[in-house]
Amino acid sequence: MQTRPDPSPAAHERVYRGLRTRIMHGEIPPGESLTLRGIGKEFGVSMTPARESIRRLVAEGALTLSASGRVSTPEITNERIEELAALRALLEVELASRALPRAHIALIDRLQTINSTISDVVARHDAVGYIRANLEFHRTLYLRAQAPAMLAMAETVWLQLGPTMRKLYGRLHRKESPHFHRLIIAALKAGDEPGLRLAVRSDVTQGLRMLQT
Amino acid sequence: MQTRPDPSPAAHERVYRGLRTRIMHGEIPPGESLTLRGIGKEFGVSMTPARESIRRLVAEGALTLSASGRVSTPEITNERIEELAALRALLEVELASRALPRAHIALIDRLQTINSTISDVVARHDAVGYIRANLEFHRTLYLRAQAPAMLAMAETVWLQLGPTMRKLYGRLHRKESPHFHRLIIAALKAGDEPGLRLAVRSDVTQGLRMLQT
DNA sequence: TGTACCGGCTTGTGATCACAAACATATCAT
DNA sequence: ATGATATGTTTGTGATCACAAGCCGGTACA
Repeated sequence: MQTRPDPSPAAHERVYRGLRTRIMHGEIPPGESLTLRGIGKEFGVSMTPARESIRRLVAEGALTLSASGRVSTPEITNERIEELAALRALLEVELASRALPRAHIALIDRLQTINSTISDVVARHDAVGYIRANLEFHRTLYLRAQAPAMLAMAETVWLQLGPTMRKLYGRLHRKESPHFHRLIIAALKAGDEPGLRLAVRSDVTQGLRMLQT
Repeated sequence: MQTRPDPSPAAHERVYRGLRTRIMHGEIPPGESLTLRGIGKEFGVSMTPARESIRRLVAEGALTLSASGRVSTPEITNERIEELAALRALLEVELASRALPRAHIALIDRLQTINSTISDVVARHDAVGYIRANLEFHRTLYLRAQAPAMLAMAETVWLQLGPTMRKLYGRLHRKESPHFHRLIIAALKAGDEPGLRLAVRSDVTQGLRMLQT
């Protein structure tokens, strides 16, 4: 038995996962407001698990809580984008650097497969699919770093950027996307750490820079 | 009216803040287990707010949740300490670097005041007071960076290190503590960015390194 | 003496309810 | 017609309860 920790995940866990992936993949636009009863009805549970999952997501920065307790996806300012992009750069460069000595050929193959998936999805103009595949590319690489706390932190940043991601890849038409990914793979193959750091930093920074109005 | 967002903070907020500062200051040893009803009774509330604050703290990594839902302060492994120390180094070096151009003389004065407080507290062998003053030193500096998301992330790391901090400063007898703090202040005065980065990195890494068994 | 089983107790989970605050809409005075 | 006010509805908060799963005794059996 591989991974079967719990045959019936708790209700609040189901709600949490559902909302989290929806937010991270940019399926909810910024500024959208949610209600506990609405979430509960949607997932077929009462208010209690809905509230707990909301609390968790607020704690992770995926949702904001107004003074009166209303929850909504965050409207992101330019300063916040700059900060989050800087955080992505800091964390992901370090993660990639730690993954480098452990990057075997199987990993590189997997990354290339994901990369071709990205090309397909881009040709289909599927924004959500693009975001999902792009995150999978990064996560697959960083998993090799064997640094769970650091990876969790990077995922938190992705989560906070989720609602804006949608807007970003909506206005990105051209298919130049896997360019930096190819640089990353090349650096991995060559064992070139400075090149890898630069490629990751560029890939992370590039997209987010064009969001600043 | 300056800062008066809410005259009566919500119950779950009170419980959350109470537990959070207790954990961050190292007042709870690692491996301690908590119960919802116990927390509720201690803060004079029912299980509901206790559960919400627990969820939030678990989401931030301050508490761990066993498979059966039991909550406890995390037992920290050596790998985890290394990771968290690396995260502190990454984040806090960046924060200090961003604070540098905005560091006026008033800030430096304040840092020096906190530093003398640290000396007092160390002389008194007050572990919790030491941790609190030390964090205040860092937070005061990083507030100047004007990077709230980054600061929040750094505080999350402090939170995760909280229960082990206690153990660390328990076995640190000598009063050599504000040494790196003096280097930080000197670098701030001189406007020496590389020196500042090195000093912060050293200060952050030094203590945590001696925790690895 | 060691080990498995069985009962009672503790603990987390989720639903429901009462309540207060906030929001939206209609109403009225100017 | 415009603005403030009042009212009905929506929404989050917190307490309570029933329930199931886990934990920790003791006891009996090998």
